[in-house]
Amino acid sequence: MVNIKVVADAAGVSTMTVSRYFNQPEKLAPSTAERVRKAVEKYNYLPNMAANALFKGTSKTIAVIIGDITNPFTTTLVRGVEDVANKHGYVLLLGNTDDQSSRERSYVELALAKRADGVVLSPSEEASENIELLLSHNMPLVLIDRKPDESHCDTVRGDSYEGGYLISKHLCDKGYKHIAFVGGLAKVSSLQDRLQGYCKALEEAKLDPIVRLGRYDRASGYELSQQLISEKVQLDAMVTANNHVALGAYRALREHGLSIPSDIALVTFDDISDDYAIDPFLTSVIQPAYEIGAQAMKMLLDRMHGRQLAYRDLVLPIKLIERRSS
Amino acid sequence: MVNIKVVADAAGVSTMTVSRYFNQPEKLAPSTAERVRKAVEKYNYLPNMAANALFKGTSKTIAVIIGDITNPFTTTLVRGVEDVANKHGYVLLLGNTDDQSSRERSYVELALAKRADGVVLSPSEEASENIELLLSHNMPLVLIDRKPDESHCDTVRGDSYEGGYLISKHLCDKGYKHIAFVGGLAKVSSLQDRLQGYCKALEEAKLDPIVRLGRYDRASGYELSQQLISEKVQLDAMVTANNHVALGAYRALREHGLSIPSDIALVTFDDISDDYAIDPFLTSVIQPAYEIGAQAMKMLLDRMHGRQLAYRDLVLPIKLIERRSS
DNA sequence: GGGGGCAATAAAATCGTTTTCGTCTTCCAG
DNA sequence: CTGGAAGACGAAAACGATTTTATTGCCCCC
Repeated sequence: MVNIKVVADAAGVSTMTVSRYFNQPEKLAPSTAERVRKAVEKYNYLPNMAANALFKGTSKTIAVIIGDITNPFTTTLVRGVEDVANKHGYVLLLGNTDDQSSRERSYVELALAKRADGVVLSPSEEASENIELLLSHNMPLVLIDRKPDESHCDTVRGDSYEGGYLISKHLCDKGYKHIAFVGGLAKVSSLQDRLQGYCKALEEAKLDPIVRLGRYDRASGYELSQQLISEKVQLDAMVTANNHVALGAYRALREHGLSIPSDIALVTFDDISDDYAIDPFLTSVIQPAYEIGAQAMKMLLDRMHGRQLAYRDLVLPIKLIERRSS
Repeated sequence: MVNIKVVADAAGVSTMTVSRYFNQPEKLAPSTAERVRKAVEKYNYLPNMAANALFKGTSKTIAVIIGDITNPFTTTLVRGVEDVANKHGYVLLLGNTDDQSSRERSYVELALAKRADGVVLSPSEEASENIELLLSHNMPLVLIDRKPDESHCDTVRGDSYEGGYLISKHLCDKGYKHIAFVGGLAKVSSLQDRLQGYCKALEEAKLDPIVRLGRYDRASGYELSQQLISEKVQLDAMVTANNHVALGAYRALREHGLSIPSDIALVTFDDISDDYAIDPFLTSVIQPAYEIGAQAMKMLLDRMHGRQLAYRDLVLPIKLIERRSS
């Protein structure tokens, strides 16, 4: 592989001068710069960033560790992170954890081993050890979407409490009386917040909460709905924890011949099918995914640049979109 | 930052022994290994992969350079790449190009500079220079989704010709007589193949092709449809180049009071709203996105491991899903 | 002609690891 | 008891850059 020495020889200069050409070009005489440029071009030379990272101690890399990039909410968020990171010369190392803390652990270790310059993490249920590990190595860190109780670090997330409240109040206002909350990981802060908002709204309407938690996937939505139906719980509306859960629930309701919204209303969080479906159907709380990502990256840059700030917890506003399912 | 020397001192051994602990643990005496283990644990030591990459010349990284991760088709594909890469100890460096060859160029250079072990690239319209650059550095490369004519490298993609043929034939069989093909980048191989399939089917049915190309986004779908309508072209069916174009077209048709499928049929490629929408509507050709990604990564591993193979062009079967829009 | 400033150089140190090669110990067969 | 092989470990070179230090020309100007 062609290295700096080869280029220097070809240009008839020392390696130093080639190094300067990339790092402080303004310090080179135009004629020398031109000679170097030609040599660089001849070999298509690109400085070895591994060597660079070793010496400079920075890899120009941000590790983004998330649950599942297959979820459109996540994708949009990652895009927000990337656009900001890019603008400042950083690239993204991407890791999907499927919300398993062991996979999360691997990626955290990798971020440390690769000397990433910072980490954007959507923490799994059991993330505290991994977070501690990052912090103990002084790795700049911003959490997104979820905020573990004990965490002493920056956070960016949507206003889950408000979301839970608004969407539940919407149902109450419409006159629904038996409203269940279905799905989601119990230990995750965003879920707890949504649930609290839900409870608050129901309390104000003097209704009894019905809660069935589980996971964030389709299967969970399906199973929990099945259970509710087979237990003959009286129901006229369901709030599901996210878009996947909603799809599972929808299937279960259909299989029991229930139609939406006439027999039962179905509303959810994070259904961004506006972007992908011809005819969006579900009433939903929408989080500003792109904005969350972009803000998280900005916050991370602040922390990376060492400004010794207090830890921030940025809560971005959400939006309720009423559609035909309620 | 704690380095191998610190750990070696703490364990009372040389740096070599610590290095062996990670790389050839079987060669260490159990008692020494245990002493090293304790020292490693004490500092939460992780070997610096930058140094490693420098010496070994491999970064355990695969660069994935794609158009837009916001498209669910892409996401699923990336997931396929990641799962295979992970299993072999590689991680993903992700780059979105928005189909701009300049952005593509930056990421290609980055992959080279970081000494990535391989590249998975979904080439932009003007990718040939970038591809040449990668190949001139002997960077293992697999193209996905699109295959530039001149390309001398491995490729994995869906069977676009067959897709174009099947979906158009479907319309012909249903008795539609005025079928337009709308949207997509003219220079991209997958579009050309789809178009050829479309032409073939229409030829067999003795119908005249109506073709309007553009870009792959929503705006393009909207504009092209507007034009068709305002030019009063006689139409009873539209084939759109991908899911985004379909959404734009749908909006245009709605605005002109046309209903689907009674006034006009609308079918598309890559509508995977099965995963995101409550009630999938569009008849569509589906590509095996996950499989394309996984196979591409496998092919890349083969090439990375130096087996001197002929270049392969893997074309995976597609599926026609009939829904209510035709 | 001497001093100051600029451009560039060579050589050496550094970053953190792996690897090559060699040394030292141990153990066993003869 | 000894010679030699095998096993465990260490010293130093190497990887490819950047940076520092000291030095050399060179030009300009007083």
